[in-house]
Amino acid sequence: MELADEQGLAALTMRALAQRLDRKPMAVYHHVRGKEEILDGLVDMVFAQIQDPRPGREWREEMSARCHSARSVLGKHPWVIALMESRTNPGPATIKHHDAVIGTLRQGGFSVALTAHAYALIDSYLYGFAVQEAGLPGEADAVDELAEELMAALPVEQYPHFVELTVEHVLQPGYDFADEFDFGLSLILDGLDARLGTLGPGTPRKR
Amino acid sequence: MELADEQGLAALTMRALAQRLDRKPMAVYHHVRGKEEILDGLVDMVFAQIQDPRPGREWREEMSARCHSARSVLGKHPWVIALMESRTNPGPATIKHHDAVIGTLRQGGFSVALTAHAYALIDSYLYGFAVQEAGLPGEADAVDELAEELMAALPVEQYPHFVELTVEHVLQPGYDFADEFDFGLSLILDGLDARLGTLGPGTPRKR
DNA sequence: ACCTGAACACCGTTCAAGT
DNA sequence: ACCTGAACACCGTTCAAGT
Repeated sequence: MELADEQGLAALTMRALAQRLDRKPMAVYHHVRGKEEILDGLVDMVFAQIQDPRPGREWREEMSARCHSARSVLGKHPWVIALMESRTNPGPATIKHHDAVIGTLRQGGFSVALTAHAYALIDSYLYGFAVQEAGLPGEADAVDELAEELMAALPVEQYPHFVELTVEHVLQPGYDFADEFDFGLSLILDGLDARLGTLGPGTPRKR
Repeated sequence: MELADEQGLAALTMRALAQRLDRKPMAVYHHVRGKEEILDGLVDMVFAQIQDPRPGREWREEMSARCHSARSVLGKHPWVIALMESRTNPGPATIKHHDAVIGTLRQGGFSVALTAHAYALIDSYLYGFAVQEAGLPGEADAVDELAEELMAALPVEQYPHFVELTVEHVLQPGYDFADEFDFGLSLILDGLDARLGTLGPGTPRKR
């Protein structure tokens, strides 16, 4: 995880890992079946860092805190997104976390069907936001640089809306893409709250 | 693109590409600076396949159609998500598409700030949904198999909510994760529609 | 202009061998 | 139980050489 955080996923090779541990490459295989097992383990370690919501408490607060926690964790380990895309082997921390999220929604009054909807929606937003953030440079200054570089090379008259948004908004002093997160999260939680009243009336609502 | 679609991104090597083109590996370098340039080009080719929304038309219909088109395209080329995470070099088709989306929102009455919010939200949902779908097997039958395999190995009593959702919903005959897409998309577009009335009153609303 | 062979510095992993 | 060296079949890419 240190290797991936510091130098990217490509720098995490069996040989580099061994060197970090002051061992020869083949020593690693005595503790792990292969690289796939390491990658599966990494994903689970990341999920273990996300704050679990607490079933039984007010669902909106719990989910909001969980999503902010998840975003912060994914921001620290952006390489995990690329791993999730290809992994089908959830570890114990991953399943425990999923269980806590599902439980929080169910006990918040969500029907089984609405829970499935909500879960797909919330996590899609979370992962997708992480994808977009990962595609940006880490420093806010570097984003400005990148945007200016792009604008300089661009046939400006061909993309008027793109240019307007970039110049009049993204390149303005106070702008930070990370701030966009709250808008979307609030909108989603508001929408779920509204659907909670109208959908799945069979399930009693505990709040 | 054919190589990546058929056998995954890992199968797209310079050597395999050359073989597909009936050339020796080094011949490829006469047409392309390196592998990075190929990957940048692939991302742009995928964006080129997504239906651009038409600025000036009813924004909700345009965005809905655009999102369904994007989802279908991302479903055909799931490897593109892993590429987007690491690429900062948007191609012409990518910028053209972004411009069309931004233009459709702006002319639909969105202020610049609300457009930025909406864009981040919608695309996060799109990419994140694609990440989750990519992590699932292609065939619906295979999802059931995977879920059943997982359930068999799981300490069931430890994850009651996870088990409930899986057994009572996901493993039910008619369930297909792909169907979750419309729920989230509608919720998001509804929410944006509501914010359109209350936020950014400085910009006149053309509809 | 377009292609090639040989080579370099890397990968993950197998296998037989050491302590 | 834990580690190692040598080897194999791969990578992306440079460089000098061909037509």
